[in-house]
Amino acid sequence: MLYRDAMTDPFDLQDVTATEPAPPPRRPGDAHLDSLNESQRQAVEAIDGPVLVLAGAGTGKTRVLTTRLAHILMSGLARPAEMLAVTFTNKAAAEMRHRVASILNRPVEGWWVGTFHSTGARILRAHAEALGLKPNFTILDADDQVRLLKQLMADTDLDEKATPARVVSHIIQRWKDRGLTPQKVGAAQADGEAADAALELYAAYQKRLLEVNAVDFGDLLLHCLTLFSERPDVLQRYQQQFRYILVDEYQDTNVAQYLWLRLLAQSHRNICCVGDDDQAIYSWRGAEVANILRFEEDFPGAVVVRLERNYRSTPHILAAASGLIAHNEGRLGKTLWTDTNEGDPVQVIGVWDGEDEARRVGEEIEVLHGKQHQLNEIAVLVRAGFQTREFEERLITLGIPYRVIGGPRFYERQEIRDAVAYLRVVAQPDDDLAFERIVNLPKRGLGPATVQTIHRSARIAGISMTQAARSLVETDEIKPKARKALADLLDALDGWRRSVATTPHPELTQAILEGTGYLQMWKDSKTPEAPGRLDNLKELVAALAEYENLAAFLEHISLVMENEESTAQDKVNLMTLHGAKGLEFETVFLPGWEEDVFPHRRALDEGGNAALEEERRLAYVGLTRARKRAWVLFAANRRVYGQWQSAVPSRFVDELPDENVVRESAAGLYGGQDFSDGDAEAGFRDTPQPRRRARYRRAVEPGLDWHATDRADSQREHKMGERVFHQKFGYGRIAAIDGDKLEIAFEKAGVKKVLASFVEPT
DNA sequence: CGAACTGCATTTTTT
DNA sequence: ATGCAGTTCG
Repeated sequence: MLYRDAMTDPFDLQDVTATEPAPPPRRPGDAHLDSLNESQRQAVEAIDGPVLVLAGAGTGKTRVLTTRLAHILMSGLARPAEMLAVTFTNKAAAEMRHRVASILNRPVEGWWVGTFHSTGARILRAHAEALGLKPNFTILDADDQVRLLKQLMADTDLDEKATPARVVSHIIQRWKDRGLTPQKVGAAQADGEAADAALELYAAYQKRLLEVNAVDFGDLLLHCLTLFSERPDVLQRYQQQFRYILVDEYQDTNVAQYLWLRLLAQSHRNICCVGDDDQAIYSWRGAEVANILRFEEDFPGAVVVRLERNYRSTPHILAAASGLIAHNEGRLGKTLWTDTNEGDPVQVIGVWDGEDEARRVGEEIEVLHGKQHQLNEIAVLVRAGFQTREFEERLITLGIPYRVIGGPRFYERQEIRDAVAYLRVVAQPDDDLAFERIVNLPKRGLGPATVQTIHRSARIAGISMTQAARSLVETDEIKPKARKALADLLDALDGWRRSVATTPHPELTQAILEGTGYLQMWKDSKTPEAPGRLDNLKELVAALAEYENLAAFLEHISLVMENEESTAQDKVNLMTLHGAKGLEFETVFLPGWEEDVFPHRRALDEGGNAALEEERRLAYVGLTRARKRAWVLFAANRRVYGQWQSAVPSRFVDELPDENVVRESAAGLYGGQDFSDGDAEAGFRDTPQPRRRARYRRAVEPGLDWHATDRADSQREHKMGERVFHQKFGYGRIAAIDGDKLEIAFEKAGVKKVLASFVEPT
């Protein structure tokens, strides 16, 4: 993926622009400051106390950030271990590492650079016991979370149809984003049917996570908050350690992250947050623009530095973007300027329909390509993923190479997750979720009934499923066939566990994938995706070699979901506006600027004016990705869910300042009002009124004090000769006792070996 | 257990 | 319209 914002450096080209005559070299090591402009330099040199850097699009944010880090290190104000730099993505963290190292001309060891989540994980691993976890806890992804919730819901009388597990999972995540533990979620927060159900499940979910020694992404921060509040000594240790804290993309932080930062920064108060309120586009996943808007209140005496000189876009593009974003209220306000050549105005094009739009964009790309423009430097930025389809089709027809950025990630693919589950089971035998995923994959006759038996037995005895399975294969609880299959699986797993220490992990992985028949399963598969899946598995084995050992790989994989798109080939980039944040291109096409598409109707329905402003910021982000050329397109007709609908140009189109755009449209199409051209077939209906969707009905059921299902008494003493009842085999008397296993002479079924926990006294 | 069928939703996404 | 997921039937 392109991370141009970070990788190419506008200053390399432009720092001779006389704004600041480069002073003669002073102290050695200050050279890194010389190429900065006035405000950038201020941001770098304001080292003590809280600092907010408002970095407009294309103002050299990453450069300031990395120079600041290098500056602190070089001036000897802190040892690397005393610096904490947090980002949102691993890519940004890696970039930061890399660039600081290149400024310093040596790699930096021992500093804390990472994402919020990886940093949280690092802290939690060191203090897992304080939270009732083991240090090798597993980090669940969204898929695992939903799976776990489904299990919990199956155990309760909650209707999964009324409130699907994924909805519940989402609500719980939002609570975690706000730093709310189950105890802290008040009745007021749990508003609505789904939220009601979610609250009922939240505590049970957390409990279950502890039982399986796992955390989800939200927990990586939430548990830290709990840890910090329950163990002031631990908090103090980190507060003292982190002399300098630096935060990237501060406008994207959620409440939990904010609280986390505030706690950590309390002692030294040297926190520098970099962000741009105009580029806050992630409120829907818990980000709070308010965090950045409130910074000066939160950190009294804060220095605020504005980076307003734009090194990326032409004046026209910049002015168009600025004019648009000026329609938002509640901004901190920045005035971006540039002294580059005027360039072309933004092209605003009205077309007949989506097909026309794609055709038009395709034509322009052909023209640019003909003029030797790099396809890599061209991007089509859409509001929603499905919108790329029309452009793909067109580009295929034209034979123009393209790539779609933001597809499913490598580590999210089914086959990769399966393989990783195998590795988890081998490396961490108590990993129940991984065990469940692979126990019958490929099919080995261990169906839902068997799995349920293992599950039940494990929960009753309070042990892991692997352990429970071990006991069960000694008994008659499971049918002979399944029993054999299970025993074989357990044996095989044990075999691999023994060779973890001796066999190189890529080879071990290969052996596991072969030995379990997992590879064969895909080889036998006739689905069209099968060959690709096998390739991916090969790639996984190859990727493994880059890690020291299996454990290191597993730690990495849960946090790092990088999607290595080779950017080497010259291709047009198709992606969502969200996906384009932080990137830049010479030419940017922005199609689909129509009401209900962009701004998206759904966003408006749900979030009202705040959502509209966020959509506008998204438009701003889109425009400011462009260095030289920006095209805005809208169609008069659009097929929505298979139905043709007339479309009204986006209000954002009208908000672009006339001085900076050139408007062009097919006859009678532009203007947003006069769409009727007499063509009956295309008769435009009235603008559809945004239908206010009924929010979820509120189920007022006070006193619905509900708690997790009680579990059967786990340990009970059994005596020889005692008469007992077993679900499957009926009544019988205990003939022998062997630890947790009993031999029972059943009245009907004969003598069977069963688990003690499965029988009850009569 | 697999194939076919039905119903349903369909913005954005990182860790 | 379409695709996907969950369910049901053979």
